[in-house]
Amino acid sequence: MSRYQTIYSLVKSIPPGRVCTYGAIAAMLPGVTARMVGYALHAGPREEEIPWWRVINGRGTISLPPHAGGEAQAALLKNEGVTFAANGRIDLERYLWQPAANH
DNA sequence: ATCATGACGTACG
DNA sequence: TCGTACGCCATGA
Repeated sequence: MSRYQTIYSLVKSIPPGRVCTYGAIAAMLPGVTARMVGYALHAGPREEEIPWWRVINGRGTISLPPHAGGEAQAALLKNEGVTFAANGRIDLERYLWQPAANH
């Protein structure tokens, strides 16, 4: 059982057509930094159905290097209806989904 | 144990 | 708005 299970659960709760940022997820989990979220997804089990492509950075851009899957991520997001601005950024005002603290 | 690295964020110029 | 510097901390050599 990975210590990142809570991170995975949170990422799984992101609805289709929406995105979330590393920072927002980390903010939900005290003691977890944005880098940890990125690392958790990087090392995350691919067997699990984790919508990793819905996680982007605070600037609204893809953090993955294009050659390492960034292209695929952009394609997956577009496939879900997320549109990119001319400068390659996602309109966070419109697509950012904020996770509920708990409840 | 130490060093470098990284799917980030904030501060500064 | 963009690039650089630094803090953050798990991971691997």
